[in-house]
Amino acid sequence: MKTVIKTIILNAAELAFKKGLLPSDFTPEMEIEAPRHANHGDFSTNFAMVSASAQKMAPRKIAEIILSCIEESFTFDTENHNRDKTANYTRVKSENRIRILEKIEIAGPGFINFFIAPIAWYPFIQKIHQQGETFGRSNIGQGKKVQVEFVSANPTGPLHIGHGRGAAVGDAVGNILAFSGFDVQKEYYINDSGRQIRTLGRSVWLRLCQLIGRQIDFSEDCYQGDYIRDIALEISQLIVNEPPVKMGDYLLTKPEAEAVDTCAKYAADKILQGIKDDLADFGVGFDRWFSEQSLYDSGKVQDAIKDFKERDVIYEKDGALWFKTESFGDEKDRVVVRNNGLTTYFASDIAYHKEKFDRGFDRVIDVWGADHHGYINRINAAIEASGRKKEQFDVILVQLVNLLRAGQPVAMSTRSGEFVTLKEIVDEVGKDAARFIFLSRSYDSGLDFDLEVAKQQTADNPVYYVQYVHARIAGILLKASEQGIVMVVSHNLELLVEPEEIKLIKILAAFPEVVEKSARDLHPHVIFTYLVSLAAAFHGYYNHHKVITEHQELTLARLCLVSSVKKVISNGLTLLGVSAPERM
RNA sequence: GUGCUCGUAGCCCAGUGGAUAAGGCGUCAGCCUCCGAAGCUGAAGAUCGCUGGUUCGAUUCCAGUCGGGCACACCA
Repeated sequence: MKTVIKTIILNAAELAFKKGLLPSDFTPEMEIEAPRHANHGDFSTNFAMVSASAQKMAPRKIAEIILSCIEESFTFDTENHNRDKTANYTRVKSENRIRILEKIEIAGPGFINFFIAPIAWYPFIQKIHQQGETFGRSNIGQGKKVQVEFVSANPTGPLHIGHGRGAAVGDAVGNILAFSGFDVQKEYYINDSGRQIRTLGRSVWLRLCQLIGRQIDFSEDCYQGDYIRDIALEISQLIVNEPPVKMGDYLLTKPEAEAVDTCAKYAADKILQGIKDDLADFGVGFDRWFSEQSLYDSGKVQDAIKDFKERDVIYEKDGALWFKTESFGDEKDRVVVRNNGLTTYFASDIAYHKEKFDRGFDRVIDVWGADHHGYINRINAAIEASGRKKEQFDVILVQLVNLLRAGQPVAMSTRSGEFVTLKEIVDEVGKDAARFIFLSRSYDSGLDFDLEVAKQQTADNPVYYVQYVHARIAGILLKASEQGIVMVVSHNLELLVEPEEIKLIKILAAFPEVVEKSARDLHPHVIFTYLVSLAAAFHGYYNHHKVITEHQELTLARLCLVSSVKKVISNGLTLLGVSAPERM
């Protein structure tokens, strides 16, 4: 509908110029928006204000000219406006045509306000029924390959609540982009190399030694969580070799380094499997699990370093290799190979991001915890240095979750073992409620997640407010069918004249624009805010009007309306990874 | 100290150049002989941290300032 309005304005401006009413055919960057207040119309444009300087005229004067040109020349119809064409009105004067504009007026400093006739909104209901679960889909992505990498937690412990927020955000962003015409791949980067894995191996090994009665101090820099003990116990009980022998005893015969290595590998695999299971329970699936170690095994880290040397962005100083990140906007240069010959984590990250683009992605999105923000410039530098554009890379910084229990902060540390796992949260409050809480507000803000509140107030959680709409409508449709009413797309939608009905349809019609905004901004919470407003509009309608009435045609029209609400609620919730239940 | 980020009603938070700043929680007053009250209607509650600047217009952009969070390794 916005594009229709825009076309109307541009055509009016063109006509005004041709008639000599406007001195310039300059077309400014205008905004077309739905005003906050209903008495400012359905859409409003600042066209007159933003073109005032170019036209050297007062905004209100320009607005009057535009207004007269619109009213003088055009009659608009809606017959063909259910396609994405911009020219979806005809320039005819036939009296039979439906006027979509009820009123246009000039207000305030020069706003042109458009009031859309109710009849112009009805086709959206038909459109929703025709398109079903594809309503809201667009092609702004034009099939471009985009990778969304998220969670990517080290396999050194179970996922906690912070990972949950990242998982919910990454998954939803992927869904929204896919719905908007991008070719999306979701990926998890496994940090299965480096010191943390060695620490993991040592932690398990020490626990294992304790199990068999050795007096060993459990080092403070090891992982303290109980899950380490569980894994150690598991390993000790494994039966290996011929003749059969317990793994615990077997490892004791080996050099410590080898034993630690075996523990590390077993524990990492075990924990990673747990992570996969927890994410699956959370409704999050990945297209690919990418191993950091594989970058070393395949030589890609060395290749990347070699490539950068050839590009002359790496130099040697103090026995280490430095990448000139400062010349790409970072505050100082960074080490990629230490003077002891070991590569840094940054080196594999350079190789990894190079690898991403080499795989053919036009665009790469990383979802990180906000505590990694200092890393952005570095990766940007790596991407630019390898010949890609900065614009092809986005980082979504997800602010931290403050976990509380009845208002008191809960210590969260993988190392100390003091944390509440994602699994525990999902088990307690449910997948839908957890995802809702994570997506209900912008990831730019920190989030307080109070376990007691989430548990106790389950029924008050606004996700149920939205899901309830879906279930309520399902109930209505069920009752209608029990009464033998067959749902068809009504030909008498103009029976929907109540203000609450028109308001509902307007909100439904805006869904595609909302999805598009969400995709452009990479902000899933926009969808949620929308769903809440749609739910509120529906609940208000429901409490004022009966859907199933004695008047059969009216009943059909209303069934048509509410079932389209149901479809849009479902589409929106699906994008957020939240289920749309028929019953609750 | 430097950098990033966030300061919007008692609490949580949306809006990010436009006309009367949107919700929720909590408080108060109402609504079920009627398609699910996990709902609805109404009331009270905000000089959008502060000070300047840019603009026809600033909660929104810029500078400064105060306050919260985070990051500042040849760690990952």
